[in-house]
Amino acid sequence: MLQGPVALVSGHGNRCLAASGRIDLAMTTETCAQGRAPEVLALDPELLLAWFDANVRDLPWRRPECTPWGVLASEVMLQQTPVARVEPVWREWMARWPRPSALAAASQAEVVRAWGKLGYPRRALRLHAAATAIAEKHGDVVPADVDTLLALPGIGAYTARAVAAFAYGRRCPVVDTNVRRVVARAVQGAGDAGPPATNRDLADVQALLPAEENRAARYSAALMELGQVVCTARSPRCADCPVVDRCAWHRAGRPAYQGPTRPTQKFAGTDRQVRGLLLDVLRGSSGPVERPALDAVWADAGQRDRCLDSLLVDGLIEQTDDGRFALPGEG
DNA sequence: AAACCGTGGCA
DNA sequence: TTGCCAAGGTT
Repeated sequence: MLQGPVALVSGHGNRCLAASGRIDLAMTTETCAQGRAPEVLALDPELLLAWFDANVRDLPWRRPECTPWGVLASEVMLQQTPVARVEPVWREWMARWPRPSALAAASQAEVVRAWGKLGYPRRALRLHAAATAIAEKHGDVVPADVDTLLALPGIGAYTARAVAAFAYGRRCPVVDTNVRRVVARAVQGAGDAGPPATNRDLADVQALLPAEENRAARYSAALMELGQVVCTARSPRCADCPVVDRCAWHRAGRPAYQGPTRPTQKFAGTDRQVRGLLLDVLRGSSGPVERPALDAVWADAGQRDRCLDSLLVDGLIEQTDDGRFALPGEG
């Protein structure tokens, strides 16, 4: 087991303690906030934390030198986007904009272009807006309080708690799709999680958290990590699972998921694809482009115009006085 | 609540 | 090849 300041969320090290203003007390004996129902024990903190210590991936936003701003940026980039695609972009962003105020000083065009092809580019504008709010209203310091984080653009129930827990070592339920799946299986014995229900999901995970604050934060990271690398959606690697013997789903013979199936989102032919193609033209251009350059990316003029308009409404593109199109702020 | 919002890898 | 999936948020 790790000891002392190292025994924090995925090795955040001294920053967590310093930033959260806490004294590094010795690890307390194992305690659980709620009762000791057998289902709760399935995700026993002792087992999960030992597994996490031995298997944690060395991701850059988990390193001791990573700031809360780095954690926040990583969490926004990771929304619906795989780690492998985020990592190089995150490194560029941190080198270029090491503090919220640095990002705030950049133009929206720079930010959208630097976002590259991570997808859902509105996240880039929201992160830029969040950085501006942090710089102007919070002294360039990422808030540690969940409710304050929730008030920032692009920061929802998951991201706010992820930042509080992973950047500041706070004890709060961090519920993403991985955690929902792990709890559904290990605790509830279902093959997968049902439709999201934020308040209930938060309460379910809250009940699992160890009492001690930094231990709870590390537990949250462990729960997510387990879902990402072992208790995966398609082919769970139960042989590598630290709680396989306690898992309700495994003990029940891994029954198939019974609940409602989530309708799969289309992409080909949708406005999302067309918007992506249009924006890609502007990302690849150093300045405003003529209308014909955009017309070339999609044959259906009606859909094209609708998408162009929605991009304007979203503030992802702007129209210059002479009728050309550009990323916001570079017209 | 449900639909919408990008992109690419993988089985 | 096609469908599923990936650290969600907003409306």
